[in-house]
Amino acid sequence: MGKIRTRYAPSPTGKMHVGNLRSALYEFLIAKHAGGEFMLRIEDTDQERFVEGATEIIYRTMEKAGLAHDEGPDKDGGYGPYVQSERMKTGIYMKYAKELVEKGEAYYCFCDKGRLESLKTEIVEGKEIMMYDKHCLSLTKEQVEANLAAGKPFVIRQNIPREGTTTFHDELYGDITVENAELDDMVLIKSDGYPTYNFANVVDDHTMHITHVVRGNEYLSSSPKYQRLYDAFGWESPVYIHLPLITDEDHKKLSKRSGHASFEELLEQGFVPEAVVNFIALLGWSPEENREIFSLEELIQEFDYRRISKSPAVFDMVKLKWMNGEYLKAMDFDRFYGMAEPYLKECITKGYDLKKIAAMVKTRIEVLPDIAEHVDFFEEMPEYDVSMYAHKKMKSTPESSLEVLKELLPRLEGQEDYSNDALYETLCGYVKEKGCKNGYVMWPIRTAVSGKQMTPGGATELMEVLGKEESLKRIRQGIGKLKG
RNA sequence: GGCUCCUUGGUCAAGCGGUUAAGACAUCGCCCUUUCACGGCGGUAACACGGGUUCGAUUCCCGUAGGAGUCACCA
Repeated sequence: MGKIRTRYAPSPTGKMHVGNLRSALYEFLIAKHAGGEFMLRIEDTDQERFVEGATEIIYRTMEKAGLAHDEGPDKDGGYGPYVQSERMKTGIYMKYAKELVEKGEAYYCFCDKGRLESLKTEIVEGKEIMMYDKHCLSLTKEQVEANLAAGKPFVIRQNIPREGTTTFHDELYGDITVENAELDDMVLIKSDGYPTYNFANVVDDHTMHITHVVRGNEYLSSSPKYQRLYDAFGWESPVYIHLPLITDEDHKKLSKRSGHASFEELLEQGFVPEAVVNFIALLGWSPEENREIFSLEELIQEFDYRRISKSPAVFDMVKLKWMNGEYLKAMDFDRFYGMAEPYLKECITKGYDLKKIAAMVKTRIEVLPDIAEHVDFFEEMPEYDVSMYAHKKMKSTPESSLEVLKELLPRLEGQEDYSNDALYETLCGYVKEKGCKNGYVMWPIRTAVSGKQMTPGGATELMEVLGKEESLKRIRQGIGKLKG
């Protein structure tokens, strides 16, 4: 067997949600794992749904996710064009459709909307289904010619026999057989001359030498029709790999319509692209070894498509956040700072050392927006109640805190070096004299300078960042509060 | 409703005839700690149901139930 070639074939209709991205990822991994080629093809045969700028979103998303294609509209590999609307100009789809008409595997249909409408039957609560009745199949060659000559609008339909069955093979799901009577004579060429997705897809996959067709599970039920197309042409069918769906918490398919998070939105929300890619790789696939953190390179190495599961997976934001936190913790500081800086600047305008704050916060957050709630006290002392000085474990009470702060104040006033180490030494010296626990003095100080239950660092770390003046000011305030 | 697919804890999942049924997230408890977090340790929690096949079924087969997908001149 030659090189494996896979393709990601999105239609430019909007943002790419994680389900779309995962398809692209698996297609990429399957190809790369085997040293094959991964291609990008734009399926823009639906002029009505086309969204301006959507193609750019696709490029950006792929790029940010690290899924570099070997061939695509912007990277010719000899099988172009890679955009279906451009391919159509070459007449390729019409040519192949006519070939099927010649063979009796397809036929012209001149039925208008009204007649088609009358074929619909309501099956259950507003749901309608339509099965074409092969009305135009009985047209004679002369009638067809006459209609064509008269410029009557037409479509070309696939001709599927009413008898027998059709079987195709999926690598994951095995052989799937359906009754031909269940299969509708689907439209191959639309009245505007464009091919339908169904037809363009088959023609392109074949002419572009795609060996493995990897796509979402929602295509499973239409695959028999595609199989018939391959057979009708006498083409060897590709290896099919249908991917299990990714669903929301209600176990419903992710969709753009329902506003499910797109990849780019996730990045805007402060997720690390590698983390999202890692996470979705594990939605529907598991590695042989018991491990969860994988770089894209490692995924390529480990990805065996035979280990893709068959049942749908719920997209769990909570676990994504956890994984994102792992990436943040492991990230080198400069990159982290680059990502964190905008968030820090948003809540801190005073001239504190943002890098120090970033370092403190780095291991404590799961997503970047978490930063805000950790650092808001730097800008301004929050309101707090003196009861916060009480801490059972630290054996701290408002009264003991007042004493500690009062006794410590002169020493801190007399100290010039406000580095973490120097401050720590001062406080520990005091602890020794008192013969108490560390927390007994750290707790009141920390409370006084932050006014918060939760802070990204300990008492001395906070003071280092705040500086002498601000630290003392806050401690004096604390004393005042405790006295009052 | 027809057709197709799926069914291990709340979620992601390992398992591929014999296991004390892994692991991760979440959750709960304990420890550590300059609070919280991090980290460490531990707990709760699952094979949808009914028939077969077999010496033996989570694993194979058939039903039932449940869920999902699909049934367009959308992809």
